[in-house]
Amino acid sequence: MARPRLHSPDALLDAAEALVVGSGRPGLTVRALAARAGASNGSVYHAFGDLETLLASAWLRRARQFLALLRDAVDAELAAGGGRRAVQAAADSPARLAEQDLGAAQLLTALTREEILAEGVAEPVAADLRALDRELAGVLRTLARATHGRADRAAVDVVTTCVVRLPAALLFPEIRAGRVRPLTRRHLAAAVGAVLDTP
Amino acid sequence: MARPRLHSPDALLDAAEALVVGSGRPGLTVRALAARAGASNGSVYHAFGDLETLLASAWLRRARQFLALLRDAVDAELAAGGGRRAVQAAADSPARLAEQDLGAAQLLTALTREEILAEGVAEPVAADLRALDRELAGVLRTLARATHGRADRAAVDVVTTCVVRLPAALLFPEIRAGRVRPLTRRHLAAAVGAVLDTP
DNA sequence: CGCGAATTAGAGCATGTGCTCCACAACGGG
DNA sequence: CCCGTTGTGGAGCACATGCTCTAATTCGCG
Repeated sequence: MARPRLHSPDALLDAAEALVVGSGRPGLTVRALAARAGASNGSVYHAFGDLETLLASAWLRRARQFLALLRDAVDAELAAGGGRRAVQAAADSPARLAEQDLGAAQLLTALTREEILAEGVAEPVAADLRALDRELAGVLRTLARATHGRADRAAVDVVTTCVVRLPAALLFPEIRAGRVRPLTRRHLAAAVGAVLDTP
Repeated sequence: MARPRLHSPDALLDAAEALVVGSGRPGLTVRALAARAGASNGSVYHAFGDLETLLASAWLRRARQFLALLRDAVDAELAAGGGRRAVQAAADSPARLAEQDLGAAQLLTALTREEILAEGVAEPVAADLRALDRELAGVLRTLARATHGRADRAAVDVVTTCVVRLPAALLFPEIRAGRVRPLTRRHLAAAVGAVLDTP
């Protein structure tokens, strides 16, 4: 019925990922992307409409991968008993993602929220972004219930510190550098435990 | 001997600071800066040579302010006895800077290292940047000696986690939002204690 | 009252960016 | 074998940015 694709959308996302991991958001330009993927400007716009949407798609692909990993870890530990252990596992999951797919982890650590949630993201992708945000919020509420017995603002906030902010501080720099040291993971576990115990 | 300045360099730095705090590094453009300071393009370049150098100068001004605060806190706690308490105080000092000068703290949290250490920084300022880096490294070694009895790579690394990475994770988002909650400072203290105790 | 020096003003240049647009190529169905 | 559909290539546009350059301005000094 039509001409077959020469460049799959995933290949474009791969190229975008490599550029962003290498030089951050500023490294992702239409020309650099087209050159890296061996495609033309026209193909990029035909596939994704605009750059913001392409970037959001690249991020979304990896964020889904990460959330699946996170969910599995949380579910397993939750079934095995400890809410505390579940929070620990959740906090450690960026390190596990880095072990099994360093590129994915590096992309997620290379972008800030504002860089992804730019105004111009086209609608189907923007909706997926919001849905994924809600999914993560759900996991955080589950963990809050498991550790505090409630999921109010304060409890969720403590869990967010443990699962989002602390890993970002300790793990992300090492993920960007390409290697997460075991000592750092122990530091993280200790910090998470201490925050959970803070009255 | 000459025409007096209409816009002091400090006024330009103030304008740059406001722009960066408001919209990050991308918000700082020559035109936006000139408009905000009521100056002209020419004055900006006459005073600072180029934008990178101006940005580095703005950052340096606040970084010095911060380092002075940090040193005072560390020296006081060190004299009072505890190396442990000194690390706690050092970790908490971004919060104290935010209390006494929110704008300064917000500027320091609004920029990444790569944004400041761009290639183009002119030489006198670049040298100051390096000097300040060495000063901070010296403080970290002092703290390492006070807590571990030695200042090797491993000890300094633990202290760096406590004094740089943990505060960045817990305090910076709240500084950007404009308010640091007491609970967050307690979380930080707890996390620092836990990391110091990790074998 | 000139004169040199420091500062200002702002037009203008080169470059890099996202994006548009349209001619063209490759496929399957009639 | 043409034709509609889908994808490709790439020239080119509009715009924003950092920066340069020159003429004008305003001071102190002799």
